[in-house]
Amino acid sequence: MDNVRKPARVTSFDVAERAGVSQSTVSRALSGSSVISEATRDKVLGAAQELGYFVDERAARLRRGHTGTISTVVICKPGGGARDVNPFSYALLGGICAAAAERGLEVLVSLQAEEERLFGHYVERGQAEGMIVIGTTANRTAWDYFRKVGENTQPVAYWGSPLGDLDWVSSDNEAGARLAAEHLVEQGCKELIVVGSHTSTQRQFAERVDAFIARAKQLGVAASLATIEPGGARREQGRMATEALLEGGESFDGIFAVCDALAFGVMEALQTADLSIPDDVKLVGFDGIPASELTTPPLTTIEPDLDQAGRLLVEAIADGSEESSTRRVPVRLLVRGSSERTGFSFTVNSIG
Amino acid sequence: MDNVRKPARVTSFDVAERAGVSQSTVSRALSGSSVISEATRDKVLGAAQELGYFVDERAARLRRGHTGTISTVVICKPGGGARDVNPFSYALLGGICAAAAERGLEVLVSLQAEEERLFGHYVERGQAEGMIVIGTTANRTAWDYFRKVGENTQPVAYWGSPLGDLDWVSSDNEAGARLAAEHLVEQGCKELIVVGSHTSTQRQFAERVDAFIARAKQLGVAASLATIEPGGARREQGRMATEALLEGGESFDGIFAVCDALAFGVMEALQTADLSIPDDVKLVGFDGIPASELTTPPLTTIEPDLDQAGRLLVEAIADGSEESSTRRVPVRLLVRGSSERTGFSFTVNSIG
DNA sequence: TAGCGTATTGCATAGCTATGCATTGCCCTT
DNA sequence: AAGGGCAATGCATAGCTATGCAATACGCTA
Repeated sequence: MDNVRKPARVTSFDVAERAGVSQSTVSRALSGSSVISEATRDKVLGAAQELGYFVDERAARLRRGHTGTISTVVICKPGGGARDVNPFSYALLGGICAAAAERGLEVLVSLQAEEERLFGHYVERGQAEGMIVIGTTANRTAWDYFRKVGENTQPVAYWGSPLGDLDWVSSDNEAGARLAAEHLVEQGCKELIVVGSHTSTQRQFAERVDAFIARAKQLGVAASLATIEPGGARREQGRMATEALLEGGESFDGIFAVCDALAFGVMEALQTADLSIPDDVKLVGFDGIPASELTTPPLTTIEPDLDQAGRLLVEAIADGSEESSTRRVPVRLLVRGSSERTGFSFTVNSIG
Repeated sequence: MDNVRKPARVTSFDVAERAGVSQSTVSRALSGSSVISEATRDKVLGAAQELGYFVDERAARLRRGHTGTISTVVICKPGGGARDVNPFSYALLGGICAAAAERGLEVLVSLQAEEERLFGHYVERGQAEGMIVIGTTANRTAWDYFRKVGENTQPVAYWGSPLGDLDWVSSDNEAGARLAAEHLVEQGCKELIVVGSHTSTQRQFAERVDAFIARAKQLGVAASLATIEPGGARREQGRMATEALLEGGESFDGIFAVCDALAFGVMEALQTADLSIPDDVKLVGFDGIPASELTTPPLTTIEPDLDQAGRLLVEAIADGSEESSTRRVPVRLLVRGSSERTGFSFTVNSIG
């Protein structure tokens, strides 16, 4: 009556009738309970098969009291839509989906920008066990919102380093930055630049900057920061920072860009200025997004293990670890043409 | 008793008690029913607020008989995991999420490869209204499976052109291929090559190939097909097809690659052979993935409107159009450095 | 004042499953 | 043969909401 197109769902009662048992027996047989005899189980399975029966997850979850679902929110830039999502976020999303599938969990995905009313109360509404929040850290409104959600005892796991004392997972920024420094020094660089920022809203970048400069100093090479304009980390900003650097007349022979998107802009600016990569300047990025392989020359970069990242994030929700857990995903150095010109590429893993 | 950490959910009965009304009044007030008086509605809203009440979607959906959710399955290559997903699929996923959000629908995402047991029965289990299937068409097993699902009266919408008479949405392949042909001819090309394939499992490619060759012929320019090796459309395959072309001694001055990933391989092979793009050979891709902007030179490509694509796919499920609907997403030509060297880039829209 | 229409609200139930507890039937022991 | 123990199954209910229908209250007309 509500809706004509519903073809009258087959229920466990129908299966029970057909198999000549009670509904509770059907439920137990199908869920693999060990108290059911083989003969009965076969009967039930047969009847279910014949009737095309499937458990109604809505009812099962209502009864069980849990959802078997994780909600993943990708925070977008306030203005931009789906088109504006960093490829890294998508890659990470892939890792999350894979990890969830491994554990038999479903993943609910939503892209969210500025609309406060869109920020879902998935957990409160019984749609998910918890939320994983990834995406740009530049959208302050969104992060503040989810921080509040997380503090209200909702299970929330973040990618990156938000403000506050919440569960979060990130790349091993320090190990990665050290690998970058070591590699550039090994390649003979004497004057290093790190393109990035050092603000509280982009703590991941700050970690990379600090570790890079420290390690370079340790190795006896000077390194200084070229700060990008605030608000996201896109190619545009890498380009502008590098142009400023060139105009400033600073001298350098190696650059570490704290993310690949920035590195693309650095590359653009250097090439526009007729500087050769890697002959005049060697360049290393961070994130290992697929596109990094496509530039000319291909970009040397630090690649986090995204499968592991997905697993840690899912774990943080599924296992509901009480102590605020902060975990680092191992990274590796992918050496490509932007930092050496032998045409021979290789990999260096971080420890752990 | 089942689980300790559940903090005793606030129900609509609690709100009712607090507001001094019945549970049904709470339900109606919260769902915006017009029969409720303003005064009562305010009372209820206030009580709900104070108690931190949220509707339990599991129960609501069980009662309503629908889910408000669309399941999106991204088909992966049998071997590869999340890391192997074409960036285009992710971009499309973004469009789907945006379109679903517009209509107040949730999106359940799963990456699926070979494991038959993983192919979810989301619809049968009452988890979703229908399924959107995207991803590689090279995974025959998966496509066959979902085709069967779709034929069994399940609402399934596909991206691309699967076998059988099912609902599907794709780029306007013919318009895009024509734009490519026209552009290359305008740029002065006299001998054209299209890198792609013409098999039944990659019907989208076949459409592009045919339309490109036909339009070129119409414009008085010869065009022939360089077939890639079967099984997916990755960079590798574009490279190999181009190498074969070069070894064969064929002469050409313009190439249309039926997808960007292939174009990247074409570019690689051409550059390895010391051919200049666009001076010696002009190159156009298809799909408009973000990475296409990063090559050197940047890749001219045909970009489908992904927001529109998402909307059409979601529409196919949400509106449950009875007639098997096949729809084309408009495309536009993004002119970049790989097809002309003025350093000036522009856009041409397809009609409609 | 009685009667009636309308605006609000409450009552009762369906939607489907999982599971605690009671029950049944059977075999084995003494 | 009687009693006890165990394996297998059934009964009854909770989980929370949305909604058809009944009931109430109120205002207005005659």
